[in-house]
Amino acid sequence: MALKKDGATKKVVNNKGAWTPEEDRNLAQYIEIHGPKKWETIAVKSGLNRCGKSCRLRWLNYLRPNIKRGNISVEEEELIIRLHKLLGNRWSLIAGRLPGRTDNEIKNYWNSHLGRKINHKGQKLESSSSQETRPQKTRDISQVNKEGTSDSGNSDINFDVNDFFDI
DNA sequence: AATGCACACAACCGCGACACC
DNA sequence: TGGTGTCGCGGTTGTGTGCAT
Repeated sequence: MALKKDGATKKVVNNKGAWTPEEDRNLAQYIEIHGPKKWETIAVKSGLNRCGKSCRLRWLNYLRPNIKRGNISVEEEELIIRLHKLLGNRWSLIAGRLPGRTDNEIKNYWNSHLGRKINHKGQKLESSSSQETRPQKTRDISQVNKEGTSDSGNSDINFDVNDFFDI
């Protein structure tokens, strides 16, 4: 499981699995100085034995400033459901309407909470908050947050959504 | 107290789109 | 204009944790 054929990962990348705090630090530090561009370069120059893709994912979903993690509010949940009705599985677009949320988080949330809920309860907006069965386990690495905007660059259909939802 | 199951979340993979040369 | 490299997205898998038995 070492050779990848993907364009971005055709080099052998030896490091896989969960990120360590040290790797996070290195990545965040490098991006703070050079900015989040040229992920392949970042991967190499930051000294991480990871592919650019992995670095990008880690940054976007975890290290980026102003990321909100956990505790999805009822309002957010309802918005996700409505947006999903409108857009389907366009997670990045949905995330673009939820400042501080990432597409991966929303996708996970949908798959584990909302999809099930809707399937089981017949398309109803139950808005019973995120903790339907068990308390939310929040891992607290989210305090890297500072400030910024969620700029997923997915503004291409903004007007549609705004018009539709009057956001 | 031990074990198995279900859930939540992080991370990986493959593919298409886009940018640059 | 075509080729190559990079980026971004969505789907899927892996792993840790808590709960039920």
